[in-house]
Amino acid sequence: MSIQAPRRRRSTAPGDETRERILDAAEHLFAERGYSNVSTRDIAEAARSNAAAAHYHFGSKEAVLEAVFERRLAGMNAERERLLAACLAEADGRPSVEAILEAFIGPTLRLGATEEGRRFNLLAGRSSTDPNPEVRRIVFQVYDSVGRRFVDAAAAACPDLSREELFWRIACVYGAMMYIRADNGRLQHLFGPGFSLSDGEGALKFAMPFLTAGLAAPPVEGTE
Amino acid sequence: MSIQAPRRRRSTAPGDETRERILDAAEHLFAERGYSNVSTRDIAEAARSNAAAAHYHFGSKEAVLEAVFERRLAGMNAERERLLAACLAEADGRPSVEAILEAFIGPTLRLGATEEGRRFNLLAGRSSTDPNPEVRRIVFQVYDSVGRRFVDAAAAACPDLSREELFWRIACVYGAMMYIRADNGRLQHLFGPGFSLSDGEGALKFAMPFLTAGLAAPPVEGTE
DNA sequence: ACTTGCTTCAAGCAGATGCTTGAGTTTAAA
DNA sequence: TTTAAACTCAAGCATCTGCTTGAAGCAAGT
Repeated sequence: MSIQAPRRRRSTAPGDETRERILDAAEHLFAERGYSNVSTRDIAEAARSNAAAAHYHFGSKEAVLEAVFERRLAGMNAERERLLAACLAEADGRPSVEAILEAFIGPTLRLGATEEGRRFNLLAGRSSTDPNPEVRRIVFQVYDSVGRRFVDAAAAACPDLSREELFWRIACVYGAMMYIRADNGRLQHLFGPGFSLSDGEGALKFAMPFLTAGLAAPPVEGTE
Repeated sequence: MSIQAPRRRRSTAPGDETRERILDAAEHLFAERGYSNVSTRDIAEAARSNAAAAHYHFGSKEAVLEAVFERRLAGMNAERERLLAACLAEADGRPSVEAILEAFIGPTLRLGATEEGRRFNLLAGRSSTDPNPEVRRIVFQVYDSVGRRFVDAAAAACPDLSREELFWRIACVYGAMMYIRADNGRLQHLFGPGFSLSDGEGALKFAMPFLTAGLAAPPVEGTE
């Protein structure tokens, strides 16, 4: 018997502020420590609130994570889908690899320009390989639609690739993108200070061309 | 006051078998659920042993994970370092991009040929973005030496790249490799059954050329 | 036989976990 | 000013957590 979604009814319900503070605190902590290493008490404390408040507003810890994702992604995923659709329409069904990569990856890498954007990227990157079933469920759900459109657009941009080769190339693109967002600090450790995966500009300038080159390379099959 | 390293003294101590069973069970469970979502009791049960046995043999849960990594990596990392050194020596200081990628990534992707290798790859991939400080500490430590040699070899293979551009390209290589190993099932979800990141052969055939093309592409800086 | 040291185990400790409860406070509409 | 809903909170429940304890089992060395 949990409360599902009370949401606002008055113009500015007092609870909205608490709700937002809980989301902020949860996003911060989940990004920093990972879903499984954060308790609802940690969130309550960071939000200067009570452990029961999160359950009142969201129903469960899992639902808090879901709300964190939805708050940041609802708008951005819609934009990405729009950009991808535009690529396909404009280019008469054969978009350029650059254009679709820019449409899919650009918006997320540009999040790195703000502090809270970097924090969400960290959360998203780390969640992408989180084995916790609750996290997986949310990640699958929240990226499903835009993911499908990206695969379709990539297939249209690379008509010479077999389905299998497309699968592997997209895996590389996804992997690079997620690793950059997750920024675990290991590469800084190897390269020394002055290099950071959280630098959105660097990612756009240097990682995008790498991925474009890889995705646009001639197919392996049939070239030998 | 924990026992550090009792190890064998008799030719075949009875405890060695328990020790191995604990490592097997821990590897299995850590890979499947992630370090934070596995308790020492879970491990003991899966190893048909007692919760205290793991602490007796290893000292802590963290040390169990460390032992799991070391068991699989001691040999393989030495081989990778040897292969990388050979690349540099043979080619007179200017190895090919293919050769160093094969030396660094090949051995890990070929692990995908066996069931237990796939399991370890899953663990390694997932651990690479695990925010838990204990996991991070171990991952950093266990890949530090081979990671440095790979960076050096890549720098030698790509002398035209600035340090910054090399940083970003290696990030993409790392990311792709880790994502493939971590195999969270999301791409299968998008592509349908019949495609799996755990297929080591596919990875070698299709992902390697992608990464080679990206790493060997002309530099961004100074080309415009 | 018997000491010795390695190994296993059931039981337990102190603290943390997700979530619930029931009593209270605040708010805006009636 | 009353009323009812929205909201907050301290306390508590049942369970799980990593780790420890002390007693027992075991195989070799004497």
